[in-house]
Amino acid sequence: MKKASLKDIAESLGVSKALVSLVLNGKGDERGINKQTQQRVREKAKELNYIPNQYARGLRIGRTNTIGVIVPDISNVFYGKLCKAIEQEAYAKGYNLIISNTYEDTQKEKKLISDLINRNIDGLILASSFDSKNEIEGLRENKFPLVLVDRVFKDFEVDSISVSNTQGAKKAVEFLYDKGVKKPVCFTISPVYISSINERIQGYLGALKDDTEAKLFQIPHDSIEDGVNQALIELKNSDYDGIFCVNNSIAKAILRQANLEGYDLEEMEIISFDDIEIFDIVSPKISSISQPIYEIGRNAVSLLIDRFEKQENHQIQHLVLDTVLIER
Amino acid sequence: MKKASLKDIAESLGVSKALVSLVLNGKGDERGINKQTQQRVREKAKELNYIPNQYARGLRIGRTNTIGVIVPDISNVFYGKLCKAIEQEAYAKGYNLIISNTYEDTQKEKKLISDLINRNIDGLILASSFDSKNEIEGLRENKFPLVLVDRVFKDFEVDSISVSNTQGAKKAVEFLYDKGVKKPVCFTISPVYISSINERIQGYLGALKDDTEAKLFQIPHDSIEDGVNQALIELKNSDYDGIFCVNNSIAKAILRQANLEGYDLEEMEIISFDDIEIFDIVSPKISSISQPIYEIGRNAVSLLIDRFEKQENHQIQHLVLDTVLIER
DNA sequence: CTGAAAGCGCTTACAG
DNA sequence: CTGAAAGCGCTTACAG
Repeated sequence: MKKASLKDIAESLGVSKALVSLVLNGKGDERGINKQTQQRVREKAKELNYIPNQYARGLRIGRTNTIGVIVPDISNVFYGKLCKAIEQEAYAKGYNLIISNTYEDTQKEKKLISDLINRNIDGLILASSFDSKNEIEGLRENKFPLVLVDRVFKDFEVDSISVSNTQGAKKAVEFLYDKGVKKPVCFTISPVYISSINERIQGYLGALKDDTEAKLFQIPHDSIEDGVNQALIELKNSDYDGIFCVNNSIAKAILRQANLEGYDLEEMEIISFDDIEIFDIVSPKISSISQPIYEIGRNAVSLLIDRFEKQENHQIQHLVLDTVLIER
Repeated sequence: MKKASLKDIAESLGVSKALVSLVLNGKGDERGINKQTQQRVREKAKELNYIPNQYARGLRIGRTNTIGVIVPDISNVFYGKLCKAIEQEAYAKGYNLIISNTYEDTQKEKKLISDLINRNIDGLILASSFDSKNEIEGLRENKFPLVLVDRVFKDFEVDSISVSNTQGAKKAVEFLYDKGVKKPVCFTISPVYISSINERIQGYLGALKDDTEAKLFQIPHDSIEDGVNQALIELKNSDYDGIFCVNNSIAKAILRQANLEGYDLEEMEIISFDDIEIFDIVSPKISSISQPIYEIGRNAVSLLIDRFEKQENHQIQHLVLDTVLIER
């Protein structure tokens, strides 16, 4: 198949490519091009099934109306929904998305970032696995349009959207105490330098009535089931009576392991960061700290587009959204 | 920020753009370019942080190493995992992905397809919501590289990968009978013309011992919870004693509604197409017909790339993979 | 061993 | 009201 080009339309109509381009980009009236000619151009374009080559256009214009999105793992419900929110907002504003996963692999993340920039994305929304802002300091220096979501860096002059993780974790632990829990334990996940995870741990520690009783299980992100199983075994013979999970993956693993191995968790009060649908239908009941996912996604796109449009006049923002306790 | 171009490297080294291009594309030795010169080029490229402009390259070469993926809804676990599988395989082979959701909106699907083609994707992996192959007949005629996944069309000469839905549904119903179910009902989802859904319904009907007792609840895809709730109410006062769900969304809704409304499903034997993790941890127990998601994704990418490479010599394939019954 | 030139398909000053 | 030309950044025959 040979795609029709501007030239094909121009030649078959006996006009110039420039005229065709103008008409098709809606600048016909503004440039005072004959209405009839405009009509003929549009008809011919339709007839030849003309589709503009966005790469030629991008090369010329320097913009591609494409936003890159990098998340740890889109098959994690949280990031799946986040991408959905981003996609809806982007689509409504005429932008396409290129979504990629890092699986917490920082080497892959580096490669993805340069790959995406190669592809001339206009900007990047990033939930980074990097342990420091240094990895992306270059982007900031080059003023590359970037918005950090979910995972942010301290003192980094780049747009960011996160939730009040420390507060949320505190709410969670206080909820456990309210429910009569005496000794709450925290299930966290590696890598712990991730800002969101780290803040939730701080929140847990800060909310403890007696911080000599702090107990953290650090589950490796790439062997959650095993890690959780080990932790549950240890827990069985202890007097810990409440669990705070730093994210939904951990909570799910606890449910599954308890089920598979037949651990009884009915005596255990459990609360998890991230509210996911299945918490409605499982037992034991799991309460949760719900994040405003759609707000995060929407704002990420808005900030990025504001940056495109306002250029130098864009004000860097650090949005921190509130979480909601969902009691079950 | 001004990105470095071939020209920048060439000028600062006093060589031609052509030479730089050759070296950077690994054709230096093949073309017998001085080793030292090659070294200098590579160093300068690194120093200037050179990133090739893929749009210029794509424009010139006519290929972009980008694959488009269109699915109904990436936040549905099945499609989330499918995209993950596709992404892993594509990434390993040096391709990028542009993923989009249709939310079963055929107008949006049309627009997405032309949008993606605008962007010069090399090929498309499509889980279509269209009710007929006519909508994409044009792609086939134009020999646009296309692979259908999950949802396919009869007598359509385009690569496709699906599972044996009819067989799978039969297995499911037979499982219900084996468990002592007398009258199994089928929860299906609109739009029912979707091949995978339709075949599962046919499988259900075909496996019934007494087809005068066929009972289908057709749940609208955009109000699943309500639809399921209505159906469950009707079911409460009936003698149906087994449920076959055509997909995981339905099964999840049944669990949630039963939980919220306090319906007792313990007497009910339930099986669902799609095996999702939460089935391990919910009650009542839900058995499932598991699809080989990773195989589907991997094969989709392989078929597409084979098509790129072999061009006219590529053999159209219709892969139909088997499902596995998971009993709980 | 290396360079000059053409051209991918588009948009945009510039000219008339 | 319309066209000719330049140029975005790249690759690839072609020439020497």
